[in-house]
Amino acid sequence: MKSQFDLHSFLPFLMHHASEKVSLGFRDIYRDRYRMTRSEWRVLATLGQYGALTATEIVTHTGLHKTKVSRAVFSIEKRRWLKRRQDEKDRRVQRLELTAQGISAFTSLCEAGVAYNRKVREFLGDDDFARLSDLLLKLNDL
Amino acid sequence: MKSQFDLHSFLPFLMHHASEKVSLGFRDIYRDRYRMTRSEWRVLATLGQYGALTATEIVTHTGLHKTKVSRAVFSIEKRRWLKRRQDEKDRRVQRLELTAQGISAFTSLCEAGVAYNRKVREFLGDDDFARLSDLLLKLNDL
DNA sequence: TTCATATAGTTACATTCGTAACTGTTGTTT
DNA sequence: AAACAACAGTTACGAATGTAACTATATGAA
Repeated sequence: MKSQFDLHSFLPFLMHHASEKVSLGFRDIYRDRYRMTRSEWRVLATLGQYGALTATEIVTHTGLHKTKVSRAVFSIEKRRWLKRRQDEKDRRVQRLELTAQGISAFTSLCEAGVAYNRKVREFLGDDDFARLSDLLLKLNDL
Repeated sequence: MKSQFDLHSFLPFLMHHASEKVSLGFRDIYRDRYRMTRSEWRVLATLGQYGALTATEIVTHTGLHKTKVSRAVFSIEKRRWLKRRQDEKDRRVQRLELTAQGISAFTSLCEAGVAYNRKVREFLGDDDFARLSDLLLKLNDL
């Protein structure tokens, strides 16, 4: 089947290429501005958007591995961007919540995110952008 | 701009999610079958498809970082799946070419790749699959 | 020629990552 | 209650990664 195979029309290859392109473009922003990793940015964004969550809830929201979340939480805590609060009912669980500084960093990155998203949407055009988003969502159920 | 920001419609997030889903599905195959990393699979596939190439040419084809290529080539060489040949004109350059064993591994993974691609295409439907491929290609020029 | 610059590819080092094992707590079974 | 499984989250360790420095060769200019 070698002859049927073309690397450049192979979906995992195409997806990864495009994803790197799009992700790294935004990564430069949070990396240069705050020296954050992608995991950290994702945890920050999730907490910023949904308010107080447990680490496990962050895992289900982001799809990140729990060790990544654990490390990202630790690192964000070191910046004093979040505080932990023991759950009274279940002492295994910690409620994680952004501090004022954390919220402020999140807000600043949101602006950049909205601008970046707009840049990509203008590049693709509104229709293609919407189509792409739909298709990507659909792939989650693969 | 926090209110305008929705993580789940943020393109870098969507792309990365979908890409992981699609890439990891196929990664299981070459990982379980040959204990290969993604870089190694990509280098193998590139050499399989284009024949003898230099490391630098592989970099331009795949977009992989040159250290990744260097390490992947070394590792594939250890399996005796490729041989190096010094370029006579420029002794900095090495021509890389798959051995019979390398070609055979590539062929076997191609079959799996074609099958995997078909699975995804059937999931999305032919039209959406084609649309998605086009959109991903378009993003390369971002 | 000699010096500087550019290129192909590798290596060193520090960081990040994934897997698996671990700690501590809760829930369930007997 | 005692024993055991299930779960939240962390840590240890080896593998993979990115950046930068490096070796070796080629090219171009003075």
